[in-house]
Amino acid sequence: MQYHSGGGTDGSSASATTTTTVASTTTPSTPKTFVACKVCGDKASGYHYGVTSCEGCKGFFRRSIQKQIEYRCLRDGKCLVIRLNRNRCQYCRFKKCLSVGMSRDCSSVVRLVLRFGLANPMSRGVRADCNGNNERNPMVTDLESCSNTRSGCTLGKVQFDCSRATPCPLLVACADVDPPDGGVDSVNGNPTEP
Amino acid sequence: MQYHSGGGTDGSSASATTTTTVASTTTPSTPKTFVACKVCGDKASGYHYGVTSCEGCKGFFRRSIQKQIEYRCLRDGKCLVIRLNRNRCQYCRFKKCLSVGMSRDCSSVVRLVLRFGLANPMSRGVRADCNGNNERNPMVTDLESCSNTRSGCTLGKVQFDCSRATPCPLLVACADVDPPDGGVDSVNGNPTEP
DNA sequence: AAAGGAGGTCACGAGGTCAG
DNA sequence: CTGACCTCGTGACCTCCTTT
Ligand SMILES: [Zn+2]
Ligand SMILES: [Zn+2]
Ligand SMILES: [Zn+2]
Ligand SMILES: [Zn+2]
Repeated sequence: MQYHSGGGTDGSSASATTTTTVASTTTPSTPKTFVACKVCGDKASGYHYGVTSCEGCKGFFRRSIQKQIEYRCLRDGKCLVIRLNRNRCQYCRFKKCLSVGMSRDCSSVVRLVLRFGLANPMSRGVRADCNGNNERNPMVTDLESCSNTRSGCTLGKVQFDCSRATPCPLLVACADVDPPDGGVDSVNGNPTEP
Repeated sequence: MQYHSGGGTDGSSASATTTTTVASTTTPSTPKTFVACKVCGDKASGYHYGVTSCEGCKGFFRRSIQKQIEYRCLRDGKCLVIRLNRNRCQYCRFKKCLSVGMSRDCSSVVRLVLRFGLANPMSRGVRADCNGNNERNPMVTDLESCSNTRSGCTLGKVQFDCSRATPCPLLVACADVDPPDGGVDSVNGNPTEP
């Protein structure tokens, strides 16, 4: 997804003539080409860190994992994260990023596989993210070659270090994820705790 | 949290490579690049809290919303707020701040204006969202008539060259758009008194 | 070649500072 | 309290790289 635009259409407001299509059906929300960021609801710019997100949340998450800053909420840790106030609380924004499935080196497929195991339909379904929402996934084909052991995780050619000494950030991220629909948390004997 | 201001008002190259009409950005006999604060008329230093304003009004507004001070007018509540006497009545100054649209979360109003166009009510309606009411993201629709890129900004048919230009000529242009006086608050009767 | 995501860039503005 | 000045997080855009 790219939204460069570049100026093409001009007719400010009420663009004159053809196309337009207006809001079409009555649907009060999401007109058409609008894809919402899973973190704040702003317009998403693509698939970043495993989640459909906007440029802002993408950049914020990148910065957060680069320099390992420790955020802290000045309130109750339950701040609402929406476009208009997403910058109010970094702690809650980052928490939201993790909760929707953002992670550094893993695609959502990896996350799902690690969480549910290869055998779980949830993983194969690949069409769903941690919240059970449909989502396109580019790494479907690699699924078959994925393995997850206690010492490390491998997905295709990518290998992740999940040694106990340094828990894979991926697992940490998954730890906070709200139990997906079924609440299935079986996981395939995967070390989720320290 | 945001910071900086660097040379905010640097003016400099205001080259406006316009396409179609609107040759130079008007201002045939303007001192230079003086942009007035919408609250007091002093020289604005940027877009603060959703409004083109000066450092003084910016700081004043910040302080006002931080510690929720209750101001009170010693007169009739209709003091004129201009640079020379803006410190005479805090009540009326704050009231003016609100009336011109200052709000804590409106920093992105510019983007919306750029997206929807100055004439589109959507751009003005944004202020309603700042109170958390209309959380639904307004940045939908296909009114992509405006774009703002680093190399150039487009507003309707006018194109500005804002590459490395500080500040972006388009932002400066936006400054004079909103009717400086009454009417502004029409949208949602939003700005009330303190 | 085309697509698209990770990471870098840097103007911009929120919030802090502290003489005045 | 005020406001000129400062710091540095933010996000739209860019480049580079990997995958189709
Ligand atoms: Zn977002
Ligand atoms: Zn919070
Ligand atoms: Zn002012
Ligand atoms: Zn007064």
